[in-house]
Amino acid sequence: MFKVSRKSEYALIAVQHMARRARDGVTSVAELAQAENIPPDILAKVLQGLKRAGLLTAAKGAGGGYRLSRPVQEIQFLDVVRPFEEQLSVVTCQNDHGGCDRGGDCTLRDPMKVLNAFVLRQFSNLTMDMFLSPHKLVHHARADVTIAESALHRWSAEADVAG
Amino acid sequence: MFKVSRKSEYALIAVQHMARRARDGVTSVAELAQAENIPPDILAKVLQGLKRAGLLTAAKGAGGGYRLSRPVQEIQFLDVVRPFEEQLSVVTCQNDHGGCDRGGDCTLRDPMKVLNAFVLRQFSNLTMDMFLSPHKLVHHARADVTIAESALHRWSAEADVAG
DNA sequence: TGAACGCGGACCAATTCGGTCCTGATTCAA
DNA sequence: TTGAATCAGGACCGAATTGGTCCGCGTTCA
Ligand code: SF4
Ligand code: SF4
Repeated sequence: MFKVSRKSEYALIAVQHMARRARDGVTSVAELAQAENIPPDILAKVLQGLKRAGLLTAAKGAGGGYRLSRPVQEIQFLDVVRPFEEQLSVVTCQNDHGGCDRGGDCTLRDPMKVLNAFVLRQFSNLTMDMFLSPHKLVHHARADVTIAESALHRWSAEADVAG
Repeated sequence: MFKVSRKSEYALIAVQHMARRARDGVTSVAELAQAENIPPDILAKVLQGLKRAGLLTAAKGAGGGYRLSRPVQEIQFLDVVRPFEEQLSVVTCQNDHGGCDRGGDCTLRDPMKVLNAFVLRQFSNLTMDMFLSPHKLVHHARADVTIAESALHRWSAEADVAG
């Protein structure tokens, strides 16, 4: 249930690559495809997707290519992946375009909503620089909060508000 | 990328249902299917799957049905879902049957491994009783550790060990 | 003895996914 | 000015997955 699509992987690799060869930045599809061993055609679409998402800027013509539009520390994991994942929710009813054919009396709806919110929140703190430098250490190693506890906490908070 | 399969949802609903009507426990497929508005045929398979996973016990014959084989607090979310999700990893190379056609020089492999381990660890603390009682509150609301920090911490720890 | 029930294989239609191909637009450089 | 390099993106394909149905079998209890 957690698996990212292949396109997402390509996207992550691409961002990784372009961040490393940060030199003065511009990288063509062909160049990247060969360097990272990715089918050029599909990589092209992936990069187009990233551009549409605002993560890359494109330069056409000879000598052109793509360039990261902002520093890698400011790019979230979810930003990179989102264009290639039809939905990021745990459950279809939690989606924007979000209908569920089943009747409205689903006992799973509420807990899943809480779970979904928590998961997304966790992931939203993942930035792409972590995929580059293992030594970029965070020393704030705090207590080992699990989804279980946090989810429960939030849920009960909501339940209190609701009555 | 997080979406659970429909079968998993049915499984979760089923466990929920059987835990609520804990009375003396036994519930037939037809009964459950009607009560929760689930196609009986497919629900049958779902329950079979849960039985194979050891979560349910079955009683054949007239008056038979399924019964939870252990208290709901001891059933993990992942236990319920696992039989219906072909892989629980973020990435295919991280799987048991786990080949990736791409060459062995994937720059995404290591960070994904860390991420995957963390996600699974988080989810392994989710038990099914949380899907029932919002008031089963945990007061240990500790610091707001994110995947980001913990993942980085573990990764760098591994990096230290590795050299 | 027969109805209620679990067991499980065969099958199906729709969707998704990874990937290829091909046809433009641009733009720079020779 | 020409043409190669490069992005842009639609059309298409085969394979796999998914959600679901159907049907026949074995078991067990009333
Ligand atoms: S309403 Fe229930 S069955 Fe439908 S998508 Fe939401 S959780 Fe799943
Ligand atoms: S090796 Fe790389 S491309 Fe292959 S599954 Fe693992 S992370 Fe993805």
